[in-house]
Amino acid sequence: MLDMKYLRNNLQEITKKLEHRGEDLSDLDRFSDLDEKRRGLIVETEKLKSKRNEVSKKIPLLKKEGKDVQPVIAEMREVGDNIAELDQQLREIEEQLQQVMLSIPNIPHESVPVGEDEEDNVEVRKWGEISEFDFEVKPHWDLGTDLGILDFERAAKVTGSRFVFYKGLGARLERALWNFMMDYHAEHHGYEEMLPPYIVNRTSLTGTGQLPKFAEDAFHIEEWDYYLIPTAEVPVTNYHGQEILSEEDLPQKYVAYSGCFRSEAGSAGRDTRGLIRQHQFNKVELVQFVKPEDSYEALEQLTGHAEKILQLLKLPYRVMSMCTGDLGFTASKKYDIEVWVPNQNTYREISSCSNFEDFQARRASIRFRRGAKGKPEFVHTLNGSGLAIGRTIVAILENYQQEDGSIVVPEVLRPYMGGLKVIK
RNA sequence: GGAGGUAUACCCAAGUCUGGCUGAAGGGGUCGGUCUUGAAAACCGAAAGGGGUGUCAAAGCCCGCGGGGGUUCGAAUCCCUCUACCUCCUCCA
Repeated sequence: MLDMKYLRNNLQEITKKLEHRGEDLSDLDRFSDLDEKRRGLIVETEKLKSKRNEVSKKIPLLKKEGKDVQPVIAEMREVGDNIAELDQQLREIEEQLQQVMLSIPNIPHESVPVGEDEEDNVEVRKWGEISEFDFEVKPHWDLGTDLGILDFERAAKVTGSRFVFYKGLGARLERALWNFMMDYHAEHHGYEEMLPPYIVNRTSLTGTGQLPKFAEDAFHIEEWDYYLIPTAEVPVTNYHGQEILSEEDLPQKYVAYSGCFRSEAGSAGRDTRGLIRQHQFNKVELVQFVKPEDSYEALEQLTGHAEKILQLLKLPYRVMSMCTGDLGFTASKKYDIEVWVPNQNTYREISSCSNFEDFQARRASIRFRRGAKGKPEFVHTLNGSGLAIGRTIVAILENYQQEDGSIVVPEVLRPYMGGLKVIK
């Protein structure tokens, strides 16, 4: 959510900045009208309330003097009715205004490349050598199925499409990966470990920006009005919702492991096979709360933390800076890290690292105070996958495959796999 | 699931029965000082919540006593409702 005062005073400029976002901006047009109405009503209603307070205070005194207070009370009753009516109007306007504010996307940072869609994203850097295979590479779903470590068919039977069973060494590999990632970020990058709830309420999902606009992407538990989390970003960012942190608390860095649940509405037909696009997957997520002046430095660091995992796994990747049209609704700036997937002969997203500036903080009301007496200010929030585990499995299976269909276990994972060197 | 209880500011805590000088006491803590080699203690003093409106800035005004409604001229106080927490019982991984 943007700052209303800032929006009011810079409407033209902000509209211009949002134009390249490829988001629906129709709500922006309603802002000025609603904003003016709101403030007009507030002035009117407060004037009346002030009068009511003043007179109400006098009534007991008049009574004491033995005066007839009935006429005054009658008058105030009318004032009260008036207030109730105006308040009702105000409530309706504020509700509409709130919806408008929640539907306006974040402003892109000046360093974000202007562009329409993913074609215009800019490659920032590349790491690792793409390995040459002297045999025909197999897709990870064949490798996994043949080795008996992934079972898509039975998952389809038990649940439906876009689900999977990890089995045997596949399950072990998944577990090794999240243990390795959690350990590494906690021990070397200074993050505090967290295991969050997988189910959150509407307020939390609004706080991080998935609601109200993207309701169809989430799994909803109607009876409770709860949602399955699409990412640990939601519970972990909202962990400090409605709080005022002290300056010493910042930066606050958490690394969280969780399951993630996405309906993948609108992705029918895309990546229908394999682990790339599932309704449920596991992810290690990095979340930071920082002072505003530190957030862009923090974005670089956080992206580096995610990259480090790929480097240790020796998986080739590139870092893309998302252009204005591909930024998503909530980010001011976003890097996608894309890992090399041999069977597809291309790079695929494995991590997304974003700086939201105060966009989420304002929605979720996450603030901090400088010193003991500072005015509360909004923190800046950031997050990034460190990494998506399912897609890491894809990359490992495909990049580490051998001609006989066996998989070499990346060295850093071997301690987590009981010393195993090859899955065969 | 059954019975009862609690929710006031950074923390503790009065006020709620009996609505109105409560402009939300009083502590603790915080900050400054006295004393001390330094600290603690004691004493003296100070500042102190959040949001909105307004304005160049301010003053002022409005709203805040878990959230949301309502009654009333007037609500921390009365009514309804929701939520969280606590105690006991029941059930349960």
